[in-house]
Amino acid sequence: MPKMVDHDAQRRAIASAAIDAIDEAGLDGARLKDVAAAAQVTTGAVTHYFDGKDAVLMAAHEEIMRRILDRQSDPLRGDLGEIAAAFLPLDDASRREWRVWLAFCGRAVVNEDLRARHKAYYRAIVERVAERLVAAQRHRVSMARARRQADAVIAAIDGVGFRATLEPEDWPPARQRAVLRMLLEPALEEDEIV
Amino acid sequence: MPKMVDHDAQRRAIASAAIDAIDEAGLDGARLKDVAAAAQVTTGAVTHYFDGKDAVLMAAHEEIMRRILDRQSDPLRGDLGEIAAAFLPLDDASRREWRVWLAFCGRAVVNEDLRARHKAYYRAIVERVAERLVAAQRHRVSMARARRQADAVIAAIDGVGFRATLEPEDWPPARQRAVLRMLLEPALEEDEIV
Amino acid sequence: MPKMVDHDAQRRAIASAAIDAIDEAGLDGARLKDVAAAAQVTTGAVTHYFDGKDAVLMAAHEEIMRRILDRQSDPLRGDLGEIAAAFLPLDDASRREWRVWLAFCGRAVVNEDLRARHKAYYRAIVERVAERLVAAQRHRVSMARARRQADAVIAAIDGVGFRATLEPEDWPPARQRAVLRMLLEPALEEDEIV
Amino acid sequence: MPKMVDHDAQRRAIASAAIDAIDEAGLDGARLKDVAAAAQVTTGAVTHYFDGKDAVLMAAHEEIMRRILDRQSDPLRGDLGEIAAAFLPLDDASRREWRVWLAFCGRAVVNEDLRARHKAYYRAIVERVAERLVAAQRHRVSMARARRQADAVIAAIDGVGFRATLEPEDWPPARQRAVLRMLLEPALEEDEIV
DNA sequence: TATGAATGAGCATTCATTCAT
DNA sequence: AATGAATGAATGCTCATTCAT
Repeated sequence: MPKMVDHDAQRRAIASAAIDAIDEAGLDGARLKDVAAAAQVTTGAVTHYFDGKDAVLMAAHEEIMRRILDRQSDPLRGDLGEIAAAFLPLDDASRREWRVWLAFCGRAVVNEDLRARHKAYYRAIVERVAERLVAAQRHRVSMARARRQADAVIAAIDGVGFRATLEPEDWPPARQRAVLRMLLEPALEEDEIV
Repeated sequence: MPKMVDHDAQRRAIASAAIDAIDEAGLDGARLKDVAAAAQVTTGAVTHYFDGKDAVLMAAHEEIMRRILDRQSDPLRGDLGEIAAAFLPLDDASRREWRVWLAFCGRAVVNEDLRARHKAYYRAIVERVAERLVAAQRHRVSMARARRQADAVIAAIDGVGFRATLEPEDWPPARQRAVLRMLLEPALEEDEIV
Repeated sequence: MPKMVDHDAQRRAIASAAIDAIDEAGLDGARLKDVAAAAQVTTGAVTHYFDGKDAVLMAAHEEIMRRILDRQSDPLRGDLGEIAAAFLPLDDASRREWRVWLAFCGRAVVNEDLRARHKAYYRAIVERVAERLVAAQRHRVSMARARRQADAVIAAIDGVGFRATLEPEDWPPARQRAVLRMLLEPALEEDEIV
Repeated sequence: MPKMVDHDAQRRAIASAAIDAIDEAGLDGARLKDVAAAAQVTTGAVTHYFDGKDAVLMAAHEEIMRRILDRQSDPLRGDLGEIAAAFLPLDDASRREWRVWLAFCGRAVVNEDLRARHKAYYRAIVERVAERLVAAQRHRVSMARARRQADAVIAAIDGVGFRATLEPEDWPPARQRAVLRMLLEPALEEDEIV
């Protein structure tokens, strides 16, 4: 019998290693060798589990998306401000996620496949936030309207998180929260959400 | 007698060509050969005007930043909504700018130099928007407060423009404006700006 | 108690699988993985029975040679034309043998070992054909002369088979036989063989 | 002005170097590095003139074909025996051509493109030999019949040359000529060619 | 000033081989 | 006996850079 290996676990481990490598050197700067080193295997092992560099990168993208979604697991707890804040780059882990995610966005611009995955990911985010908005508002609101509100909420988060990611030293959590609140509070209070 | 050449004009032409190449193939996919081809010169000519690929890319970044700032040249004309909208990717030209700019952001994540330039650029934007906000509000407002308002305005623009850039077919101008207005109108009307 | 396995049978099965893989992808294109897949085992099993890829290839060569020789098992039946024709690539099986054999010849050019085996194989063929020629001719003929006749017969077969192998669609059996007859009939009829 | 280089001459030089490398190490054993070294350039220079290894190999094939055809430039001089002999591997140069050509044949078995080129090459050879046969025979003979004769002549040459290439030490020129004559003399004398 | 030939380091990728189970 | 995970050397290829003209 051959050595028993959890194939999926290995793939996830390599994908995570790829995220580290990307955070270190960027999407293009990350060499397969770096990914392998971060996963403490050889390049041969990486290509044993993936078809090539592109496949590794896509797995890393998948993993990043999963992490970001998981970060906001309980959609009904806390007020909207807290929930929105859960998406912001407030600690080291989430800052890393934002950096890598931004790197992927930069490439998605010219990569059809990546753009499609990105879009699917946003669809899921919108759905989740919209559901939360429906649940949070006292008076009934249609999903259609909730989705439009979600677009606004997500845009605010992205705008703040984006800037905080590229100017981390100038955008501590307090500043991020303040700007986010400035944008969302008046917009949502009329619906009595906040 | 040597051929007379406008050195700066050539540099700008190459930087513009680089933008085209980046929009076509991405920041990493764009080869010096592609830049040269887009500028209708040879690679030798490119390296004649620039120290290397990095220098070309930095010039392209500079050019992109200049274009984006120029787009909002008269800070006193129009209401805030129109001014903010002037930054959004509403037509082909601005969409291209956003794409290339996003590509640079993706790399700025791991490029100290690029990040520094990015920061300087945002400082200029903030200043400009803050001045506009001071001028637009009836009652006197401090520049400090105006800058905080500007942070919010810029975050809203970035959040919307960012999404519209990666999902262009789903984010026509009307949808972008609607979400932007949703975020900015209530936030600013208490200050009687909009 | 260990699983009982016919060692030699497994080796032959793998050698046959190698022939299939070579016919599919060429001598260089055939990977050990392909050989293993064709034999419905894993690469580990292949290396269990053979010292390495070279050994597998040599076994395949041996097998191909054996098949070609076996094709003309009864040297006394039929006239020379029929016997010669038995070597030609007239059906799918023999065409496959020619293809793989030709692939080995292409490598024999730079492979001492392969060339030695090739030579030994031709010696056997010459002997067999020469014996047949001695038996077929009414008047007594020396083996020395018969061997020279055999050289001619074999050259004719090779020349025709070679071309038919590379242009299979243009060289149906009838054309092959016609050209072979054109070369051998006059040469041999003076010895009353044909 | 850039360094002036005869592009085609460089391509031919590299193709010739490739032939040397192939003769040395085989079609698969020949690395781009070897080709470059034989041409006294770097691998970069090779890929500057060719799209890749395959293109280099195809150019080498072209060159080999050209050399073989050129070897028999004047179709009207000498008797058929001499002309046929001109194709045989009688000296070092022609032996080398046969070796490399045989290597290509070994790969043509699984390479559609190579097989097509091979076929076109044989068509040219057949045409040339057929014309020679028409001219050599006293009584008029149709091109159709001459082509069939050419098939036989070429098969005889291939069969002899093929064997001589793989057993060079046992097949000196005299033996090659003897067997070729044995096959062609009786076949052609009835047409009063020889 | 401008060309484009040439370089060569760096990369992903392939694959025979090894070995723990 | 047989598996298949893992290795790592080998190689084709890309491309920024250099430089003779």
